[in-house]
Amino acid sequence: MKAKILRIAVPSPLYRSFDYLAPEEAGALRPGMRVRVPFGQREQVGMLVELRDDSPVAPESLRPIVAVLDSEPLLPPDLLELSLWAQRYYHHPPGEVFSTLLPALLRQGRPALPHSAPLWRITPAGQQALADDNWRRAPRQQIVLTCLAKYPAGVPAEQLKHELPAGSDSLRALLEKGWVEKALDAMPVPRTLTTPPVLNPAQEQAVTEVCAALSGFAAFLLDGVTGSGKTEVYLRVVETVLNRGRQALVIVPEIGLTPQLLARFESRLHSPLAVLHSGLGDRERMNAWLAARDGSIGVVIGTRSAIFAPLKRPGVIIVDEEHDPSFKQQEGFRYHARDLAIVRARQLNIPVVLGSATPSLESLLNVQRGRYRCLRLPHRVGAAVEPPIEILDIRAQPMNDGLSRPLLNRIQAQLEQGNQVLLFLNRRGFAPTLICHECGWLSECRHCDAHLTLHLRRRRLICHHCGARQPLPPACPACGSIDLRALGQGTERIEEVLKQEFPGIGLARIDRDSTRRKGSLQALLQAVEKGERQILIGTQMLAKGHHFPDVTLVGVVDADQGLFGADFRASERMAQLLLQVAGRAGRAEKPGVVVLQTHYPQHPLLQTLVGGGYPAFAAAALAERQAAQLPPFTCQALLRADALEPESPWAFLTQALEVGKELSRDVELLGPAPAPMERREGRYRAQLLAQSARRPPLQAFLDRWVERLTELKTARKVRWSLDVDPQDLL
DNA sequence: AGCACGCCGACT
DNA sequence: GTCGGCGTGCTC
Repeated sequence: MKAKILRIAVPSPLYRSFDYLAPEEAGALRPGMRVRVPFGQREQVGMLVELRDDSPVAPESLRPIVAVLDSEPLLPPDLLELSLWAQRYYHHPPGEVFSTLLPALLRQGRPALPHSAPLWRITPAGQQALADDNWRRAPRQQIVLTCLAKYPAGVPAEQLKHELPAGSDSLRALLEKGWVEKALDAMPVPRTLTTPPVLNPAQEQAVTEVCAALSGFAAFLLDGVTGSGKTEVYLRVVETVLNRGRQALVIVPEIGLTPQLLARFESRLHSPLAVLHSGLGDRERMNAWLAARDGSIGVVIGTRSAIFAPLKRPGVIIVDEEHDPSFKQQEGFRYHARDLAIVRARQLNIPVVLGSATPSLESLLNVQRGRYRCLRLPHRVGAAVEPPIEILDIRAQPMNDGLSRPLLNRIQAQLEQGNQVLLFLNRRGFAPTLICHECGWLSECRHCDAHLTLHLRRRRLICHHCGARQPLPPACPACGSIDLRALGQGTERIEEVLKQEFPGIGLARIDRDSTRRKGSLQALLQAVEKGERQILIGTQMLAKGHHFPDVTLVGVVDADQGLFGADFRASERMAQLLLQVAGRAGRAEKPGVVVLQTHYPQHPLLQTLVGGGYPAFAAAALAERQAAQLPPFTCQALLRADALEPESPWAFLTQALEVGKELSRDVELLGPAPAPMERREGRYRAQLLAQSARRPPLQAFLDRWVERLTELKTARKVRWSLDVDPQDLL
C-alpha cells in the first residue's frame, strides 16, 4: 500500500511530530526533505521524518501539506538518524532540534542552492594586459585591474564597490575586452604547501593506529600534553582520509578556532576547507553547509554546531580539546558536541579522535572501561619540557593589589633577562565589587544576586551576568560618603599595578574588554610576538590556542578561586584551566615555570597537581567521584525552571517531584533547590536533579516524566527545560 | 512559541 | 457602548 501519511517535525516547542496527508503525486517524497505545512493559523517549514501508511490521528483532523520544498532530501539519512537520536536522548522537541541544526536560510525554506554573491575576477588575458599595455588613456581601468590582480580568487561585487571610486564603466569596458570576468564561485587558489615536520615516535604511533582503523568505528583518546604535537597527528590522519577520497570533520572549542589553526590546515592540505562557526553570516553559513553536503570540500572545521554538518563521504571525526565546556550547548537544545561525535561516528562506521592535554573524566573512564583506545603523546615536541608548577604561599605576605612581593620580584628578574611574563586572572574589569568604606554598602545588580563589577576604564559598574550597566556613583547611595573603594582584583587593576611597578615595560591586557574591537586581539598578539610587550595579563582567553615561546614565567594571580567551587566539577575545570595556562609558556632553550599564588598551599588539589600533574589529579578525582556516586559513575538530568515571581518555579518543581516519585524507583530525585544564583536577569531560578546509577532507567524515566510535565498546570507559569548530562549545576 | 477565543476594566 | 488586558486551549 502506498504511503499516504507524512510524519513531520514542525518548528514549535511541542514534544511531538505531526501527521499530514501526502499529495497525490507523493512518489518522490523521502525523509529528510523539507515541506511547507499549515500549522494552526499559519504556515511553517517542517522536516519530513517518516512516511507512513497510517496515523493515530483521526483522518478528518489530518490536513494536506502545502508544498514540498526539496527535490532531494536536504538532510542525508545519517544526519536525520542523528537528529532523531539526539531528540530522544536530550528530550528536546523535534521541531526545535531540526531548527538548530539547519542554517537559518534553509530553516526558513530557501532553496538549497549555493547563494553566492557575484564575483569579479581578472582573467589570464587581463593579467597579460596589465603587464603589457600602455595605460595612459585608461587610468581608471588600470586601477580596477590592479585591484583585481591582488585577489586571484575573485572579489565580491559588493567589496569592489567599496574599494574603488566609481568603477562600473571601467568594469564594463574591461569585461568587453575579456580582461575581467564575472563568476559565481571563488576560484580555488593553488596553494604552496609547507613541508610536514618529521613525526616523533609517539606521534608516528598515534597516526599509524588511527589510520589502521579508518575502515570502521573506533574511538580514540589522544592524550597529549600541550605542545606534544596533537595538531600534527590530526593533520596526518586528515591527509590520509582525504587521500582515500573521504572527508574529515574537525570540531574545536569556541575560542580554539583561531586564524592560526586555519592557516595551519590550509598550508598543509590541498583540499578545500569549509569553516563553520557562530560568526558566519547566513549566506556564508549556508554555502559552507551545502559545500560540505555535496562533497566539494574535503575538510569541515567548526565549533559545536558543526557536529551537525552534512558530509557526503565522511571519513573521520576529530574533536580537539575534547574536555572543553563550550561543546555543551547551555540553552535550548542542550546537546554535547563531543558526545554526539561518538554517536555519529558509530552510526557512520568511521573513527573518531578526541584530543586533549587534560582529558575529561568522562573520557578517561571510557578509556578505563575499554570503550576508547588511548594514544599518548607524553612529551613536548623537540627538546622542550613541561614547565614545573610552584606553589607560592601568600599568607601574611605583603600584597600590592593582588600581587605578592615575591611574585613581583620574580617578574622583575625575568624582565631583566629579556624574557616575557604571563599573568593569569580569570576576572575582567578593575575590581569585582565597589564598597563604601563608611557604611559597608556594596554595588549590587538590580536583576541578579550578584555584585556589579567595577570597570574603571569605562567608568561604569557592570553586571557580568546580565550585562546591566550604570555610571559610577559619585558618592555612596546609602550614606552619601565619597569614600568608595574597589574591593578585590580584576585584570584592569593588575594592569595598573604593573604599570606602576614596572614603568616603561610594555603591557598587553587580553580579555573580552580589551579585544572587543575586531582585529584588536590579533594586534595585541602580534605586539607580544614581536616582543613589543613584555607582560601579558589576561583571562581564560589567554589559556587557549596561543603559544608564547618567550614567556618564561606564568603567574596565576588567584589560584584560590577554583578551590572551593559550588559545583562538583569545579576542581576538574580548575585543573584543566591551570594546566592550559601553564602550557602557554616556554620552549626548548627557554624553559618556563608556573607560579600559583594561594592562601591554601596544602590544598590537596594543588598538592596533587604539583606532585603528579594532570594524571595524578584525574586519578584522585575519579576515585572521589566514584566514592560520592557522581558523574561519570552516575548519570544525571537537571530540570530547571525560572519565572519572574519567586513562587512559580517552586510550585512547578514541587509538582514535578511528586509526579516523578511515582514513575521510577531506580531514579533518585534531589531537590527542588534554588539555583546557586537564585535570581538572574530578573528571574527566580530553581532546579530539581534526577540521578541514576545506569542510563537506561534514567532515559525511560525521562520519557514518561517529560510527558507528564507538559501537562502540569504549574508549568504554564514558568520557563522550564531539561538538561541531560548537565555540565554545571548553575 | 504563536495565535484565537473569551471574559472583565477605563476610554472615545 | 468598545478597545484591550492576559488566562486557557490548541496546533496533525
